[in-house]
Amino acid sequence: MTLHIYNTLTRQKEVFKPIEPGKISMYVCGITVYDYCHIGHARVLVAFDVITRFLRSQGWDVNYVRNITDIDDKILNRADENGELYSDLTQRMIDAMHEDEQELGILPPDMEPRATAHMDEIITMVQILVDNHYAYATDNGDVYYRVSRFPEYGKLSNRNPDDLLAGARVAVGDIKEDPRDFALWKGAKSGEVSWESPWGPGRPGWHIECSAMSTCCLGDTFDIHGGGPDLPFPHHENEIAQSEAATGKKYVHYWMHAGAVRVDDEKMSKSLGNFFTIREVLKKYHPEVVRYFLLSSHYRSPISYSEDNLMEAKGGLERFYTALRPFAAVSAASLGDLKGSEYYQRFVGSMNDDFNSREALAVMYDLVREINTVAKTDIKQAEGLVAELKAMGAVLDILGTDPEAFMQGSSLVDGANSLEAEQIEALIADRVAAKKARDFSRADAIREELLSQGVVLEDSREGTTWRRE
RNA sequence: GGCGCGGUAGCAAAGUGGUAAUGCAGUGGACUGCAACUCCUCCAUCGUCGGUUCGAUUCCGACCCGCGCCUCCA
Repeated sequence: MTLHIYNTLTRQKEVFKPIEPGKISMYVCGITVYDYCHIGHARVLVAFDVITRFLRSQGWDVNYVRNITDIDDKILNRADENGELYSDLTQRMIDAMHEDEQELGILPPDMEPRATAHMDEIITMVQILVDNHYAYATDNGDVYYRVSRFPEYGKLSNRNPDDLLAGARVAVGDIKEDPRDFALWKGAKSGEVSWESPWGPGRPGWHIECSAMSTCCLGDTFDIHGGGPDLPFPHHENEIAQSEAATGKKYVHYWMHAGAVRVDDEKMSKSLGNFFTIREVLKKYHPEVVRYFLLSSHYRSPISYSEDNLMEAKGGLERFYTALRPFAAVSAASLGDLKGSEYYQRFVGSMNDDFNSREALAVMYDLVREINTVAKTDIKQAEGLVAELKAMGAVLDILGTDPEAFMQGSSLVDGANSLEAEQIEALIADRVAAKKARDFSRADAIREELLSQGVVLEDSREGTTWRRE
């Protein structure tokens, strides 16, 4: 089956053609580590995690690089506010980010380069640009990219360079030749952290670190470059300008951008201050609910973070886990054994179509219905289908929780005022006794009491099970 | 103003030139001591107006509405 990817550069879905057969080199813009990661970050992280997992499941040899930007004005400002060393701040935030990723089931990238560990490559690239007149140094030790020298500027974000000129902000006393020019290197003011360079002590501008790190990890040209919704302009546009001017080669074949996370119809962003950190959200919702929520829309569509939508995600997962509950012992099928399965074919087809995870989930729900139907008459066959469902879940890294644990514990926090499992079990035992004595009013009273505590009982031939609403 | 994305059932969300997946909620039924779960059933003329076509939600145009980028933000 053919892989199709929507390419921001061409604004259309394209057949994916790797540079090297069977291999995919992918660079995703990671986090600038000056604060905790929010749900918007989580979306990008989860999207590319699922993309990587799926591609690998189909036999692609993926080399996944995601950088950490650990030097930047915002980092310095925040460290200053906190009265701590910038490197202490970034290390703290990197540790926190790794914790968040682990909670959400995000695999580490193959390489996680840090800007401060690649100063030599950054300076070398700036030097090349200066040597080729694509950049110029100013008296204060800054170095700027000369946008007018790069005629293709604007090709990713579909902007006309002249319009950009008209719209560009011109700061008073600007030392740039052209308002569109952007900083490659910023000369240090006294007391600021700095690195030695041919232009004096300073630090890199925002965009150059990604050009330098992607090139040194993946080469001058690589397959996929990804990132968040606000990166095409100016960040990725500038990366193209820097890299293609420095190497003379095409920088990236496929550009991929995730959609925005919204709150109350507005983009969640640092500048609006309407963001929710991952750790904050995980106090309210099971990690798998968050992951499922992010997968229940196409990665490029905008999604709304809201209580309703998260609860809906929980409800959707419960349908899966309800079906899986009697089959906890069944393990996932190996994908190689599923080649002939119609469900698996559809699942792969959906994911190959620009990673349509929502459609892939719809296939899994169809499978759930068949499992529930078949389970009534043919356990053996049902087990086969369950193994298949778990295999698909594993590709997306969902459905890996013990079903019983998920059903009984997926409602976090309300834990404070709710019953302990032992109390619930005790009440169930009372109710079983009441039922045996055919004292149904007592049995119903117990059920009602538990329900009022958010606990739902389910009787079956095998006995009574419970779950939290 | 420039560039781009989107408007599909109560909500969420896929998709297709031949009258529309899936999940939650809702309807009716089977099952159940009663429920829950499960299964079956029902529930949308796909923003508006034109055009192309034998036929459009799907293609084209106009319009209305929402959103994003254009400045730091994933």
